Amino acid sequence: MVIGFKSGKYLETMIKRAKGVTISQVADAAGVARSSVSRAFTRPDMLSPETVDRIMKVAETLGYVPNHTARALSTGRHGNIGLIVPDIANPFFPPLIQAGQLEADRSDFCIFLGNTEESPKQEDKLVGRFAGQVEGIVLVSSRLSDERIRAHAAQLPLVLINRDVDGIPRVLIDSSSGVRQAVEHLAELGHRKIVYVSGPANSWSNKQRRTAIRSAASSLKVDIETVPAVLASYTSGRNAVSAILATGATAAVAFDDLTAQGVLAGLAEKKVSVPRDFSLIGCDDVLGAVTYPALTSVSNRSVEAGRVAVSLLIEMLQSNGIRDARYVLQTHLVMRETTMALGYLAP
Amino acid sequence: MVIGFKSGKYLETMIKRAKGVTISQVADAAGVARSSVSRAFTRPDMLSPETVDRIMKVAETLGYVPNHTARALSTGRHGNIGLIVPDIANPFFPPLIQAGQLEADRSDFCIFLGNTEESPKQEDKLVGRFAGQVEGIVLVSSRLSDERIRAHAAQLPLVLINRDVDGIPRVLIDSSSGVRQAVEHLAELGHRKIVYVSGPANSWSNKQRRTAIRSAASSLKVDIETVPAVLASYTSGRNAVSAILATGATAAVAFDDLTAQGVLAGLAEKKVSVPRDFSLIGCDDVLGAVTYPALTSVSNRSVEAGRVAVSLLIEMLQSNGIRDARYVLQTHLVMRETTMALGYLAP
DNA sequence: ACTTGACATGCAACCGGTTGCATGAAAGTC
DNA sequence: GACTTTCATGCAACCGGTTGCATGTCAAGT
Repeated sequence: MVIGFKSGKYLETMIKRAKGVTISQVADAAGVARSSVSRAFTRPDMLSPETVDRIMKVAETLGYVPNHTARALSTGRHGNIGLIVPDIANPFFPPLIQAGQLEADRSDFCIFLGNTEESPKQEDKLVGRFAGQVEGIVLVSSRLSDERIRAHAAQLPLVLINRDVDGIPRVLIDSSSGVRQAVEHLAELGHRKIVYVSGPANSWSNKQRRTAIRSAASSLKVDIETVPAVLASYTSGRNAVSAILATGATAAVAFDDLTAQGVLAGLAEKKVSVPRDFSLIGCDDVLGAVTYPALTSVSNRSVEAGRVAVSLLIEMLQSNGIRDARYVLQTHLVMRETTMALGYLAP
Repeated sequence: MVIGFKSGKYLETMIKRAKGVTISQVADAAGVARSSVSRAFTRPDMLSPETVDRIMKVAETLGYVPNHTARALSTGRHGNIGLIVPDIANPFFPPLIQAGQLEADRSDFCIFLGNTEESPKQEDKLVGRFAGQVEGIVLVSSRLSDERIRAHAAQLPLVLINRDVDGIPRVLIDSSSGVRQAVEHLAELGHRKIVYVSGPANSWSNKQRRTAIRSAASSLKVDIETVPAVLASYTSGRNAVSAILATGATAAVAFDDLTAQGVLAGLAEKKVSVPRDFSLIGCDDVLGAVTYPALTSVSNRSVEAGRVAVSLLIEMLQSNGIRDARYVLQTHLVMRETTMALGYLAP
């Protein structure tokens, strides 16, 4: 009996200690009820300052940390939010994720990250898996159908980035404003014929950009020719160079920075000097200034998008309201070193 | 009274429905005890097949989904693992994260992502915040001191990537093999003085690479000089160029590809032609062939590292054992276009 | 026919907090 | 000095599952 008592009791104690101090232990040690300990942490104003003080001291010495899971169970809020992106390896997303996380941090929320590999099925699965453990989800560039998105939104607070579904809070990056500026800029520099190096045919952004370019060009009396790059990638940009030069254009706007970087490399290979002989503008500004010469590009606002989306979600969670917000983020041209006036002669 | 009953009851029902079906509702509907429903989901072999069947059908029609939080509270396991990286925007990490997540997915674990912005303080804070809600953590390129890491490892299962702390399971990408090849390659090309452009001072990889370079150089009778880049970034690489050229070296190995890319741009700016006048090698091979000229680099194995680390962690969690594993992943030189024999004359 | 054991199921305690309500003491009012 | 109000604190139910043990049933063993 004695042996049983000893080993059993000691083991239990040790396991407890390893597993963490509970509210009851603090309560006992401080000579108060469990509820008082709870309140000392959540609503100290309900207790006398001395009691709060004493409890806090005891908690401190015992190394008590409130159990997140238990709290979540009784309150129904666990302070986590999900963030689902199609492809984390695409340089467009990391800054967005980073900004979202920073914003979440400010309100003590943790981020669950999901990567769908561009697959709607995987996206659906992730939302389901997250559903039980997050208070809300931010879907970035969702590949789901409108119906699925609506269905999920009925289950839990949802905010979309770069997806425009009526009635669901969303943050949209409008690249057309920046693209228009790009064309205007080139026109001012004297370029009369411009190539648009297009991206994936089924991309919403590609459509948006192409449309914006055409409309800007026609109002500025600039010639536009489209050269397809098939994929949004360095390689396809590089491969498109011959076709670009064949058009006789003196400048190009590429679907995205990666494509533009490929074009830049292709031009260098063909001894066409940028910006002296040819002007080039990218989109999304994901490369910063890392190319040489530094690439002029259209800003992407992904950082703001991440920040705004998360803060919008948190706001919804805290006010319990389902605001039908629709934030549109304008873009603009970021001038660097790949554009120059036509026919400019170095001194 | 009637009004109170109606509104109260209905509201409650609606809230319940919105909040999710509970195990009790399923139990009532199926005419069994709550425990049976629980077992139908967790240990169906304990119940008769017919009972399981009936419960499952009822659960299905009611749309019952087990509450993750409640389960976590009683079992102590919530099926989440944390993944903490210093800088998600650094292209080295996304593929690693992606691979880790894929691996976690296979065992139905969810990933909590943390970004420390290279700050040990933030890293500490994140580990603390995660601690309550994850079963284990993978720390990638931790900037914490050995003591802090040990302290955290005492609290919960921990796996390290690119950090070598005794007694703590770790996955190491051994860049020294690749770095040695890089130096050998440069030596063969006739370079007698090489600069190492170093990275973050408290980075394990940086130490490892510097050591490997020194040892390779001394055995090959090559001169080594170190120029600090402070941060692993394009900008610091670019800023380091003057110092690099001042050493009189004819080739450089940079801490990582980003730094190398900065150096490349800096050299171009100063009209130093790569590879004709200067040879350059990066590390981590994160840029593929996107620079011009395409950067010769040391392979990184980050995908394997992410996969192995997560699978190791999950294995630890499931077997409850704390294996002192130490996986080392070898690297090799990836030759591209930024190296050339010294004094080579173009035909 | 009676015991034995295997098996299916239910009961109730437990995980670690939160929270509405009750209680009792101190302070304020007339 | 009796009566209300205010405030700090405790009690106990609850969140939604899991799990050790008890109970009941039915078939096999003798």
